[in-house]
Amino acid sequence: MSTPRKAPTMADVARLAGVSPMTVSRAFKRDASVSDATRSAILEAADSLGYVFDSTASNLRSQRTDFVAVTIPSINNANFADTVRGLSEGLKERGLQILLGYTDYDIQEEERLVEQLLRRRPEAIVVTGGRQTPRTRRLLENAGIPVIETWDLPDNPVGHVVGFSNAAAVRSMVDHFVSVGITRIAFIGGDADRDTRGTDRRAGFIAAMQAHGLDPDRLIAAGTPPISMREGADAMGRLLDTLPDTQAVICVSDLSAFGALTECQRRGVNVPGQIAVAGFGDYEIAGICVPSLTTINPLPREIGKRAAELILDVLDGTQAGPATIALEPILMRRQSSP
Amino acid sequence: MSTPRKAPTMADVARLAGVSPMTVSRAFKRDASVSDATRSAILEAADSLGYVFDSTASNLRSQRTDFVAVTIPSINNANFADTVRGLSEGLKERGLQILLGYTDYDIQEEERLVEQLLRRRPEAIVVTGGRQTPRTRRLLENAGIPVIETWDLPDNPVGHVVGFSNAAAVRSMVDHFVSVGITRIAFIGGDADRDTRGTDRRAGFIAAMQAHGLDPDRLIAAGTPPISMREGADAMGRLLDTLPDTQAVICVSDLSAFGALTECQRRGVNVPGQIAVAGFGDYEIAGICVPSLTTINPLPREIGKRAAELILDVLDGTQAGPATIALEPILMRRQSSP
DNA sequence: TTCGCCAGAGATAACGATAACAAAATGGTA
DNA sequence: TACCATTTTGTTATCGTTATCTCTGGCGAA
Repeated sequence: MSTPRKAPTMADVARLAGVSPMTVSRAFKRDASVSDATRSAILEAADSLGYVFDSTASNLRSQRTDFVAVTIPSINNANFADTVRGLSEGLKERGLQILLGYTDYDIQEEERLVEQLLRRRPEAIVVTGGRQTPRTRRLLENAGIPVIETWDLPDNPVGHVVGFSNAAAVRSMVDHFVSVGITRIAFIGGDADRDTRGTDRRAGFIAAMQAHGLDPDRLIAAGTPPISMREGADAMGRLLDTLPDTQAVICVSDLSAFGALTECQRRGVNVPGQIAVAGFGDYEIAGICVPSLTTINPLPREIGKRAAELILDVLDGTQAGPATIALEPILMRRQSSP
Repeated sequence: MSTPRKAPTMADVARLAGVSPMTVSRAFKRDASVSDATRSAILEAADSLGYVFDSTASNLRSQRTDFVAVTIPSINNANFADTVRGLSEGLKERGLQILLGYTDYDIQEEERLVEQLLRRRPEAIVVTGGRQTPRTRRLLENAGIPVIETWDLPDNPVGHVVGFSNAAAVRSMVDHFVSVGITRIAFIGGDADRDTRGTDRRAGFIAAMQAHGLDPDRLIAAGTPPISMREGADAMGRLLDTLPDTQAVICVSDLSAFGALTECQRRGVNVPGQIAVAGFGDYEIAGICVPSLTTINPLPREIGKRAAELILDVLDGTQAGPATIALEPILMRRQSSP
């Protein structure tokens, strides 16, 4: 089934096609000047030998890998997956491939990952950013390639930024509830600072409540981030048990919000009649569950798309200094809130 | 912010540490014989220079990349994400990194992808398998590395297999319904053969119905695979409109099944009282939605874990011939069915 | 004392493509 | 026909690490 003999190289193809290895190399590039006759002869020879281009050699000699390194907290998250898809589509046309790694929401793991990725000499690196270990930061600063932080607006960014303010996004939700007369608002989130974005959302909730002169203490800790649907449901149970006069609850993600919704269903608690529920992320489920879920769409696909464009501009030299692209998340009013 | 000067190499580190480049190389390996004093001096020198190991050169010279290529249909799918996580964890201890690509459920795209991945000279390749273009098959056969097909049990595998029978899994669901006296069963799936596993599930449904002497024609085409929650809901609407005497419906995935459930909620159709609903995948949502969803757990994490073990065994030479590991998906009886 | 063994370190060449430069072939024009 | 511009092809050296072989010094056993 497999071929034990050594894989053919360009030299083998060149010999068979009666040209020099350099011409074979050119034939495998797009725009290189090779006559049609020669190129097809070469491709035919390559095909008959079962030749597969070896990018390890190409990478070393040309000092280009056509990799863009991307770190995301979790592979199992539709929002980050959308960002990766946006990136991937934007980079594909230029022949750039994504080298993906996930940090499991752990900045120590992120440090290991970033170092591993940089060893592969990517053309650029995209991190789901905000906070990182000092060493990670140093690695990024000295990497000598474009660095893009996403999903956040860091105070002191390493390089470029394509993101949004998690705190401001949650504030807009609080403002919305207050504008319709709701004042007793709770927040369901993680019980640790592992997930920096989740932490920012909770901080945004507290700040917004205080800005309205409201009590920001209805905080339900739902477990180690990221919070699952089940943990969201459990947290909602505790909220209904301990603070039954709560009028609305904002959840750190749509998944926990959906879990919370199901707990209300199980208990016969009417949403939004007795309590309003809001999420974050605008996952597909938010639009289709019953009642549909009020949430915030942080434009994950757009983040990826803009990051890809930015990378291409920087690599082309079109983009000079560090850019910060701040996106405006969209409040999606649906049935789970008034 | 970035360093315009050329990145330091092992030679620079060697000079600063007062040793030969070869010794630096050894110091960066695990088991290589370097005295502790020398090693720490080298690492210190490397750190002070901001040296980052260059694997492009290492890859070429050592003919090893420590990549395992993995293709999945979609990055935005919790089942495949679980398989990737299982793979990733199993390979990490050996220093193998995953090079991930997705095919968008398109075998032409898969062909392009497989070729791109093979150019990077991975140590092994894992495909979400079953059917591929002739050229893809040829590329895999001649790649000279272990090939693992997953999520399927192909009739004529390229190499190794870690999967299950999609048809048999759906048959078990049909058998379950028949065993509780349900005979008018429908199937909601895609309207094209793009998704080979979805197609197998539909074929399994038809065969199982025929085996029981039942009518297999209650087939609802829900759109281009993969079917979304929304498309599942629309399909359920059509089913209720056109075949209102249907007693149960099996959906090609949990996502479409959940969409179908929500449509029942919207119409006030009782599940499972008026109609039973089943899905496929055992996504988290299946366990928590109301009513919870009867489904099939295909053990996605286990697939990844076993595939990783198999790869390590093959690379070690422990595993001789091509292996086929057939897993048994688990029928999860929940509230959406009797 | 001699020999063998081994840990620790160095010297050399090579992995397979391509950047950079050079030369030959081609085509159009004066 | 001669000449220049352009296209097409070839030659040489090299990217940064490491496989492989060699060498040195120290230590224990005979």
